Amino acid sequence: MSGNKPIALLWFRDDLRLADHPALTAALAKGYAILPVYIDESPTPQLRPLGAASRVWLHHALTALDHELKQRGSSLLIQRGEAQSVLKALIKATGAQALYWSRRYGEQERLIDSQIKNFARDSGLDTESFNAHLLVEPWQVTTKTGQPMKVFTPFWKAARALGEPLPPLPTPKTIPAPDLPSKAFKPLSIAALNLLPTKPDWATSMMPHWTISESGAWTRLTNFLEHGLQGYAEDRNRPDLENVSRLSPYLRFGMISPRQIWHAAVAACASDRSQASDKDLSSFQSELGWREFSYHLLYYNPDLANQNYQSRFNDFPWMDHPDHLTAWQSGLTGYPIVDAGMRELWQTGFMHNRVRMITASFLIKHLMIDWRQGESWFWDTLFDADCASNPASWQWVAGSGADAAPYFRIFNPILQGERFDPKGAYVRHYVPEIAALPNDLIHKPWTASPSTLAHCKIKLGHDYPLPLIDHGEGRDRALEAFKSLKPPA
DNA sequence: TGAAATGTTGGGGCG
DNA sequence: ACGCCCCAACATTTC
Repeated sequence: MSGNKPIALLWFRDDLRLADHPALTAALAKGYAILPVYIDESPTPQLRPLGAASRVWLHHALTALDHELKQRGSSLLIQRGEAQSVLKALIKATGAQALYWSRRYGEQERLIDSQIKNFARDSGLDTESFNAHLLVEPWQVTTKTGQPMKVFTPFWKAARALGEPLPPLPTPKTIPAPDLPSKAFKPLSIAALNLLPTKPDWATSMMPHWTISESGAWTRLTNFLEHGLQGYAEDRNRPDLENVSRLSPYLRFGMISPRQIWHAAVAACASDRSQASDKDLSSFQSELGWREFSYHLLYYNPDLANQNYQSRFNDFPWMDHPDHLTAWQSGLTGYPIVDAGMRELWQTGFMHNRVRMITASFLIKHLMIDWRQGESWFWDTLFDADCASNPASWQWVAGSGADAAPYFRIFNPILQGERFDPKGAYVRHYVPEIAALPNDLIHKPWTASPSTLAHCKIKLGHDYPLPLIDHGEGRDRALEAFKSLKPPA
């Protein structure tokens, strides 16, 4: 306990780590005792509710953060309610003199934060916000005329021209806790937030794939840099290999920072033992760049998850076909690479990026279902469901986004499968009912001869569905519909 | 961070 | 030997 120290509330949000935490570091440097608090803001109606997968991740991330805090003489206070009233009550109850947090970039979140900053400053509190989430703030990059950037490549070039990201801050060794009367406030347990599913408990089977803690993020990062970075430029597209970092859920919840990743990757590439090329490094860095670009887009287009970035898509004739949507969600479209991806998502809370593009393209172009339906499903089921990356990427595939894929770029799910899962290992893992098919048929089982199917003991339409829609027909239909759009402004 | 249709080229088979 | 055709292989254009 630190009885004489003034108290700083450290409001944790999407920054559930202790290393490279500018707000925490600054509060400690000023000599505050720290009261770390997490507020479940679900009673705030204007905020988008977390998806089911995100809630599960959050449960474990809060548990891990609390554990790390306890090892340093502190602990996480859990509260629920509207952030402003919760914080007001806490300040009154504790006599806190400071309020620190890391910035967030959603419109409603920024509105809430700025109101809180105003009241806190009016109340004489030392109130500061910090960048813990991004390499560059969205407003740091503009065109020559001061406009938001609309194209990735110049955005990323301008962002990089701002200089190397700041070096990460160390983890504090100790975090002094305030000396407070035990009845100063009413803490909630993490369990009381009811973040975990009960019936059915679909989350348990996902857990073996993840270690949800700050050290778990670092284990994954170092493992990736050791084994996955070499060849990343090419092999990041291969869902059958292990060349992607899978850090996105940790980034989403701030269990690791992009600065930490950046500098660790640069250092790994420079080490004597590394076989990774400059191209591997820069292509990994540019994936971080797409995340930055997404936040830039979100910042200047707050309703990115609902409104077409290009309004010419507003009258697009999307199809309302619940059965098709359900088949897509369930991994029962009849296209193995699509179904494998949707099942990877359902089983692990994650999907390989190449396969995200293929499955999204299939929903949007072949089934002609509104990209928002897909965005919602990913929001609900991805551990890394991100307020910026998720809608920005869906709009990119739909062609309605900034710097988007042109409408005529329609993925052929057969060719994509054959190109990026050439031996069918990924498909066989997630679509075991067709695993017996030979490599040259694994991505197009409906072309197998009756004798082959019999030999493999597969009854199409029974053990595994026939294609929901013929690729050629779907392609032609999509081209026709997309052609009716006005050309880009 | 596409795919398919169309165009071009050049080697080999053949009369 | 020569021209012709076929068709991969590659390049270009179109959607």
